[in-house]
Amino acid sequence: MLRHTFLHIPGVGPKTEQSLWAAGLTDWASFDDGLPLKLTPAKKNRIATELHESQRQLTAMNANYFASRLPAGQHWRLFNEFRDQAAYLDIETTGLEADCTISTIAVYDGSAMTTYVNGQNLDDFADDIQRYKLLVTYNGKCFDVPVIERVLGCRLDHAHIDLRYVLAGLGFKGGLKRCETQMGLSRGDLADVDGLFAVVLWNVYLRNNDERALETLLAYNLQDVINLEMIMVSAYNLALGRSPMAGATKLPIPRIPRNPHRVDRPTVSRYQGEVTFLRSLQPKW
DNA sequence: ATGTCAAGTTCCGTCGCTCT
DNA sequence: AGAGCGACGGAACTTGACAT
Repeated sequence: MLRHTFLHIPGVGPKTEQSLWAAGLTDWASFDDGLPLKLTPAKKNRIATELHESQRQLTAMNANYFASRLPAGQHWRLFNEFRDQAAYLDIETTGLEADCTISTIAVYDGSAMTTYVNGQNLDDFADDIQRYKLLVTYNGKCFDVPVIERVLGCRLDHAHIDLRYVLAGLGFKGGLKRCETQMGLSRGDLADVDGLFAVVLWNVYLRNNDERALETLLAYNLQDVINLEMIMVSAYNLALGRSPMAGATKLPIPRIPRNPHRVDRPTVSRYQGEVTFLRSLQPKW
């Protein structure tokens, strides 16, 4: 979809892009300043120059060039071109307070899955994530990335598709879990585990050295990133279908890989009451 | 060459959302 | 609590078409 995009060009907004598409100018290669467009020669010239630069940046696989020029709700357009270098990312923390710390991080790249645990291998994350050019998260621009940068003291200046804004643009709102339900994704054994439960599981692990709690937490954290790939592909196909490029090839829905971590249901049942109690104490901002 | 107008873009401030 | 963004409305600015 990136090669059909003109929105990243300064001076080109949604209206101009729509009118370019309507004139049959649907990709960079078909742009020809001899076309009968309602644009001045100066503007045609500027667009041609910008497209030449865009082609150069795409050849160099510079995802950030496009991410920084597109609004967050349109970052899905990068996905097909940079999918091979994408990491689906999610963190769990000790809460939402300004001084909270990270308990675990899960990363999935479409084949490899990695988890990072505070007190074990958390410090490996900062180096490992540099292997990727594109991050895919849900609300990661506001939460995951700022928290990682504060806690680990590193910079994550990757191109970043934050599905929160992409999904909102497609009409899916109300948080990740609700979006998953709306898109027909089921969580199975993890249906009643959420972010607050993850906080409790981490505390149980620390308090009792309970490996089942940690295992359940990792299962939850990893399932989030596994689902992110499915949601990303579905969102890409939906957004493409609503664009004038609706006839373009849709991406196949990826198969869901097996989660190597297992939910311990007795642990979930045991702490459900504690989570319900904590939820009742949660301030309504 | 100059003035006017419309359309499109950009910028600013405010508010609500979402994450654990 | 705090971050980044979209939505929204309003204002300023740019650009191009057209008339004088």
